[in-house]
Amino acid sequence: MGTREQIVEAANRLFYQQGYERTSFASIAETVGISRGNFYYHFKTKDEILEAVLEARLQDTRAMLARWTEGAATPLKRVFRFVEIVVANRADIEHYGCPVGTMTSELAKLDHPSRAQAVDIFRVFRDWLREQFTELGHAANADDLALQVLAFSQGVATLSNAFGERGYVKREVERLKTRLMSLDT
Amino acid sequence: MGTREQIVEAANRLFYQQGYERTSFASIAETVGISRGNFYYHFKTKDEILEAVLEARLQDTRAMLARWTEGAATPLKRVFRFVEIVVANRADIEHYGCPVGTMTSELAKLDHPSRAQAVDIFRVFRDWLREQFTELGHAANADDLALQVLAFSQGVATLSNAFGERGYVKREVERLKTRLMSLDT
DNA sequence: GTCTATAGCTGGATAGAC
DNA sequence: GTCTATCCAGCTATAGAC
Repeated sequence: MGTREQIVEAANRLFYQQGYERTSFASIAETVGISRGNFYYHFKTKDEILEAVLEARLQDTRAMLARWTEGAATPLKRVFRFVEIVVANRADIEHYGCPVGTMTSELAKLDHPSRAQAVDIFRVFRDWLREQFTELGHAANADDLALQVLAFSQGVATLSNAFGERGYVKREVERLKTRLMSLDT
Repeated sequence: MGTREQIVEAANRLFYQQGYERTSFASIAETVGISRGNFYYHFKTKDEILEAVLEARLQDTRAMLARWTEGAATPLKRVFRFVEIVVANRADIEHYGCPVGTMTSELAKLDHPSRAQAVDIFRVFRDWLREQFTELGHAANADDLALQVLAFSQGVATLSNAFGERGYVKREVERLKTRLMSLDT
């Protein structure tokens, strides 16, 4: 893997675990195992790394959703697949929250130029969920349902991160799935 | 108002609007209108200011909930009062997110010693909501319901902050209130 | 492409005069 | 209680050798 990709990967993880503001060039360089000087050959400013990280996350998200679209047979199963992210990643979420939600929140407070790019990741999920609900026969309020599922995952992620209680995420996910099943006609 | 109180008030606002990590002593001192040197007469470290801010928020929260307990006639109306916070504060939330959620998330990433204190604010809301649902006759799952309402407000706050769409918060709040009304026997 | 060295700035924190 | 002056560490960013 090229140095540039290694930098993006390390920055991606550190931004998630420590936050963008907190993460320094030095710590990224140290993680990758290169000097700070070399760093600037690949990225001129910290904002450039952020852009690359957000771009990578966007691509990863699109790829993941494409796999889910192909892999799950019914739209309801696809929505379930989304909802179960918080279960699969619950260990990380307990420590660092949702990568998408915490990043958009931080960039909003910093009034950062890349804020819109971070929100785009939310938008990709929202569009994909809307499609699933449309296929499910709820075209009229598909976007509303998409936002509800997104809000659910954000709420659960925030509280799981705050309280760190065993079983909480799974319990809430099961309840939402039960509610969602009543949408299947 | 004493200088110390002014510092806490300014820090409280800046921590909310910019985040803890981003906010510098200089900016707090400038907001209050004192020198950096004077600052250290009142607080020895940045962590001490954070503790004072969190303590103030905790007191404010308790006081607000006590007013609501007295002011609203029924437990359902009290829960509504809570849910409507996101409507009343929607302008701030669009800009900076929920003060409680974003603070706990940031302190979690920073692995900050005061993280538990920030979570206590969530806990005060949770306990108060649980009491309301208990009074409402749902003692068996009062804590679950409290967490659901909390998660709702966090999810809506995060998405409102991300998308900034007019009408979104009000619409979601109305929907939750409708759902909650079915709990009233 | 990668390194060392270093500039220039801002952060938190201290000392001491008033 | 409030100020000015100052220290030192850490940060982003640059220059130039290899």
